[in-house]
Amino acid sequence: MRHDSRLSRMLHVLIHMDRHEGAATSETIAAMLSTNPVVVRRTMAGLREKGYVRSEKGHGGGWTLGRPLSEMTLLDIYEAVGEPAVFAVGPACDQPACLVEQAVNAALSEAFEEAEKLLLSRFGKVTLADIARDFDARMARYPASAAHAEAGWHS
Amino acid sequence: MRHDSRLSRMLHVLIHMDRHEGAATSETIAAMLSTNPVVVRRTMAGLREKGYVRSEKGHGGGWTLGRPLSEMTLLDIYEAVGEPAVFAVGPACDQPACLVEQAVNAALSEAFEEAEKLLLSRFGKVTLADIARDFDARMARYPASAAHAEAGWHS
DNA sequence: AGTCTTGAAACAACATAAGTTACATGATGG
DNA sequence: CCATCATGTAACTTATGTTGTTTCAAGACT
Repeated sequence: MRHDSRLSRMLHVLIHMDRHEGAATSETIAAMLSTNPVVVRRTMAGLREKGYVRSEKGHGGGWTLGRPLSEMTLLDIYEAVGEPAVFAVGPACDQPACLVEQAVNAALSEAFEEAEKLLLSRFGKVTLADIARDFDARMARYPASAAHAEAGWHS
Repeated sequence: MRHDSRLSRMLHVLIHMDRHEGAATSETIAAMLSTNPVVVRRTMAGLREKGYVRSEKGHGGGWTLGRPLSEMTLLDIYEAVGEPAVFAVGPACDQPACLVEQAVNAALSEAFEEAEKLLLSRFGKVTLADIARDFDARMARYPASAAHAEAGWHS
């Protein structure tokens, strides 16, 4: 089953935007993600609805942050990209009336819900500012990459 | 992203097999899962390799348990069906050299690995006998379903 | 021999994320 | 006010992986 990478991509973009002067166009962002501007708009639309980013049309337009990184958690962004299903494996529903199936699904659901609760609780505690700090630490450790990353945008 | 229901289905089947006299054919099992006999063979093949079930050809052939339910955990079956990816969302790999992407993926991986560890640790502690016991309790609570379920196989 | 059953390959159906094309809408700047 | 730039959105295509189906070979029992 293929991974949904929207959460990861949006986090990536938001941190770059924080280090970037002025608005970033969908095209610029798309190049950074090795993808298409329309995919960027589609995914960013969810973030805009929640106020995490703003978009402007026309000359000098593009995307800007709607609030500081310290006020966005992984959970916020996870929800903004549409709260995709966390798990790739799940209960079957072949014979809903079967008590065996019900017992099986109860056991699985219990375990899955517990793991999801832990995951989302962790997501809620990590801000994008935390990740940006980790980025700074990495940049300090690998000065060779610094110039590249310092520009904010790839290439 | 579509759910992988193989784990749930196999648990369902194994418990029914435990309550069933003699071998169960792929066709019978398929009817129980509202699916196709070939799908059953395909999925059960993984369990056979690990010794959780045995298969016999010819008249009176079919599938039988290879060991008691008390000696199979959810983790065992999860591994036997091919250890599918647990999570439907995952890190992107659009710019592997980008330190921002690396920091993002590190934060995500940490959270995911912790949740996966919890999930699999839970799976390892639940035996199929535990689920069968829960089934018994459910049957006692819903006597109307008892006759249906008592037969072991649906319909 | 004939029938039942698994084993396995090959292919079709289906769902979803991702990518693409095309065009409408709005904002800026000359 | 018009050309240009950028987002907004719909529709379509592609890619990938689970599930379903067809088909036939091979083994086992009567």
